[in-house]
Parts: sequence; C-alpha cells; structure tokens
Amino acid sequence: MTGQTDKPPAPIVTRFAPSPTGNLHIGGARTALFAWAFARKHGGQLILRIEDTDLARSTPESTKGILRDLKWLGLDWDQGPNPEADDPYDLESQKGDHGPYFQSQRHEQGIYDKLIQKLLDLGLAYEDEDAVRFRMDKDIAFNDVVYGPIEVKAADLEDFIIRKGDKGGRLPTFHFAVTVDDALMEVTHVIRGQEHLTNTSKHAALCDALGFNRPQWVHLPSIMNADGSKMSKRDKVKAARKAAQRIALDYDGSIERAVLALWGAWQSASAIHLDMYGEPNPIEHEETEFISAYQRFLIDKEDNAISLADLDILATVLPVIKPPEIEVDDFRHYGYLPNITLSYIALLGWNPGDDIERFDLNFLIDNFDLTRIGKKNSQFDRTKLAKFNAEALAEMTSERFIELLSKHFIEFHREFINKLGEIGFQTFATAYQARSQTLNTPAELGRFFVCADDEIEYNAKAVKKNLAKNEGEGLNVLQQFRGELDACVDWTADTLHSLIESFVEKHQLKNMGSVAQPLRVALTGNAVSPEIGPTLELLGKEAVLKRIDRCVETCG
RNA sequence: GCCCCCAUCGUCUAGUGGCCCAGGACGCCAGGUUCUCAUCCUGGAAACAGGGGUUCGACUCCCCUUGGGGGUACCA
Repeated sequence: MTGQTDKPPAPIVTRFAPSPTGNLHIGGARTALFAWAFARKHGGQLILRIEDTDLARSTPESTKGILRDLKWLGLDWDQGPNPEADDPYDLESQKGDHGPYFQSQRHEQGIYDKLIQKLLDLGLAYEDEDAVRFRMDKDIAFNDVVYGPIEVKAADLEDFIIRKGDKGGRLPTFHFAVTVDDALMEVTHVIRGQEHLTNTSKHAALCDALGFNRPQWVHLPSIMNADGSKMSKRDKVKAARKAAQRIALDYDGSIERAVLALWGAWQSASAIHLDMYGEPNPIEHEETEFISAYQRFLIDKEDNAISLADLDILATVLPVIKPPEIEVDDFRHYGYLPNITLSYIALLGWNPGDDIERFDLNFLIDNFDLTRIGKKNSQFDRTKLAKFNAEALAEMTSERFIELLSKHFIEFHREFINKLGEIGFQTFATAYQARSQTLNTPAELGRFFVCADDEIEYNAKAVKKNLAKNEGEGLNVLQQFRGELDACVDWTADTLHSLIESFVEKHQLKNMGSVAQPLRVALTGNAVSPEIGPTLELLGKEAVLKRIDRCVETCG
C-alpha cells in the first residue's frame, strides 16, 4: 500500500500587499478581492501585509484608511494587522505566525539585512556608494498564470538596488522586500497588478539567488478610465480643479474674487440653514479653512491630491463639483453598496464563463478560477455599476432600504433627517427606493423637501408646459385644487391621492397628471417628483399651501 | 529610445479551427405601461483593428503593421 503518493495538497496562501501611501484605490480593491476569493475558494489563507518601505510617502493614516476600506467592502484576512486594534502597528495585536506584517517592522527585526548580507557574501550583490545592488547577469524566464511564459534577456536587465542608502533609511527596496516576505510567509500565489509583470524577472532572479521556491505569479490586467487613460486619484483633482477654475473664470479670472464670492455664498447658505432649522449648519468651516482648502486645490501640482475632507468643504458650496469615483472611500461616499461594487469590479477581467453577471460573493467564491482571468485592460464603466446598484436597491425590502439610507444620511445628509423626522424619513426613503441609483440619489433629487418654501426656483419650461399652456389651464386647476387641499383634514398620502382622483372626475380632467403636474411645479419648481400623494404628505399642509400661493403669485 | 504585454459591438465580455452571416450585459434608439421622473415590458441598430500567411475551412494558429498599456527609479 502506497498511501505516500496521496500527499494532501499544499494549502493555498495568497496575500494583499498595499503600500500605505493613500486611500485604497478601486484597482487595489479588485486585487484584494481576487486574492481573497481564491484563498476562500480553496480553503486557504489570505495575508494582509503593509509595504511601508517608502519612508517619505507612507503614513499611518493611510494604513488605517486601507483597513477601514477593506472592512467596508467586507473582505477579511487570516494573517496581518488587526482591524479592530486601536493601533494596527501594535505587534501583540497582529494575527498570524509569520509576523510582523509591516515591512518597516520586519526591517527593524533585521530580516532583510541578514539576507542582503548573505547575497553580499556570495558575491551576488555588491555595494554601490551607500546602497546595495543585485547582479542581473543571466537570462531569466518565468511563468505567469495569466500571461504565460515570459523571457527576458540578460542584456535587457540591469543590476538593481535592493537596499536603499542613507537617504532611504537603508530600507530594502520593494523588489527585495516582496520577494523575501512572500517566501518567508509561504505565499503560494502572488496575485497583483500587471504593472509588476516586467519586474517579476527581478523577483524570480532574487528567489533563485536566495534559494527560495518561486511562487505562482498571477498578474491582473489594469483598470482604466472611460477614456482609456489610467485610472488614478489625480483624475479627482483634475475634475475638481477644472470646476473651480471655471467658477474662478466667471469672476474675471480673479481667484481672490472667486474665493470671496464662494465664501459669501457659503455664509448665506449657513444663514438660511440656521433660519430653517433653528440650529447652526452641522458642517461648519472657518473662513481661513475654507479659503486655504480652495487654494490648495487650485495649486497646479498634480501629485498633490486633494483630500476628501477638503473636497467636502468645497462641495458644500460647489455643487458643480462631482469628482469621479476612484478610491474605495469615494464609492462609499456616493452611496454605492459594498457588495455590489465588489461583484461589479470582479467582472473587470474575470467572468464565470457563462452569461451570468449578477452574482453575490458566495457565487464568486464557488466559481472563482484563475484560468478565467483575462489579459486585456478594461475600462471602468460607472453607468453599469450604477445600474447594478440601482437594481440591488430596488430589490431589497423597504425595511432594509430605510435602514441603509438612514445610515448613509446620518453620515452625509443630516439635514434631511432633521427636517423630516424619523417617520417622515421612512416615507421619504420609500418614495425614492425605486428611483435610486445610489444612496445619494434621494438627496440629489429630493432637495426640495428640505429647502425653504420661498427658495423654490421655477423652471421656465416646466411652468410653460404645466401652468401657462392653454391660457393658464394648469394655473386654474392649481388655484381650484388649493381649496380642496385647504379643506382636507386627513393629510395622508392615500387620502390626498383620492382627493385628486375625485377632483379629476368631478371636473372631467384628462387624468391624474392634470392636477399632479401643476402641483409638482408649484412644490418643486420642476415637473419631477416621487408619486404626488407621498410628496404632498411629506411636505405637509402648511408648506404645500405656502408654496402654491407663492407659485400662483410668481407665475401667474 | 530599448524591453515586455495586450487587441471581438461605444463599454465589460462569451467564443480555444467548422456549433458564429458571432451570444450576453450596460449604454443607445423606437414602441408600450404609467400622474411626472424612474422602474417595467417589447423590438432594433451596433464588433471579430489592417495586411499577409497556414488550412478543405479561421474570431480562433503564425508573421508584419497600427493602436493601447506597462517597465526601464535608492516609488510601489
């Protein structure tokens, strides 16, 4: 009996190894997702390792941000920093037997220096001023699971730095640290972005020199912008700056005057808020804070990415700024659901092989397969994501939708909750569920629910079509129906709906729209709102009558 | 410049020599349902980058061109 041949298969170990130089990018999220799905599919392990060997750019805040973003997405890991720990750097709290999981800490433990010395002793590396270089003098061939066999000739290779000099704190470079850590942590599958494909020859050579087994390399095609350019956080700055410059140009190109005008707008908006709610605007800014945020993003330095906090400050008075979603946190901000975002990005470069596109994470785990990863870069299609998101929002129970929406609004659109109250907010949520692409949609479309009654601006086209046409037919209906509303004692959606129905019948009007449309213009300034019943109920009798009177006065 | 990689509807993709006058999804267009918007239903337009080979037969294999991406850092 030779049971020996039936060795248990080697456990799969994957890792996600971001460098903490900013928030988690949507491309990074997909890399993490694939590493996660592959490990889960095979009952293996996922390691989270923080590659903070760039002293100048790495920050603890970025590490925390990445942990937060992964948590929001719902991705977990078996080894690495503990997301629940107050200080993720704390050695005691890190999970796993192959720690520490921060490269800066591994460096402090001498892990890299010991192996660099070994290479030096073997004559495979040499000192170059205060740095150390590795000799690349042989042809290198390796296999990539996605891209197949790759060969690089020695002539095209150069000796490269494996340990930085004093300037870089004598830390190992990325190439050295990844190779060593992947081997020491017993990683079997290195899943990462395609930008590392060419450099993999360095890692293969290093593995050989150090006597490590080479892992399986799995390089993923890149995710690009809709115009085919590389998707990067700079896009956000570009969009914001463009909008800001457009505004500045409206003020004779004088930035100082644009800033003053914006600040004025901000202050009057705050005053209105105080007037409406009897309490100060929950988002408060100092004048200096506001101006410096504005100036920071006008500075023409693309690497200097604007912070989300700065954007928030500006976005409160610059509704025109809607930067493209690039980072995971942006998607949260704009109200996309984490699981939908994940299943959508899974489709960028991977598919289950049949026509199934709507699937959940369990389906992904069951069906994920490295051989079905494509080679072509793909462009990120926000419209398609939005559609998937809208479907998910529409399908869920209204209880669930209310729960998610109120969570989102407490964080980002507090004023709606303050104004509508708990019960009103539920009605509001239900009214918008089927109309929402994201959790932000109700805030965008339902602005009129929270603005002051005398703040409604009447859209000329809507007025013409629904009020003025046929010698003021709509206006007449509006005035007549106002009497019915004034007399209404049971101010609920159902009653109000019936009220319109019987009014239509009594006056032999064409349909509900004959009343609902003039009402919409009076209440919202436009011809669009949720169903008229709930809209009336939410606004309340007093506001409805006030708005009708003002509309008749203004448009009559 | 040099090196590596990639190439099917606008976009994400299915397709591994005959099942393909190329299928699905998002978007788009037209019509229908509807109090507006959205949803929903029905239908439609829309692609194998170009040129050479190989083969009885190429979207599928090979070569070239073109286009795109990446690398060429004491960034990762």
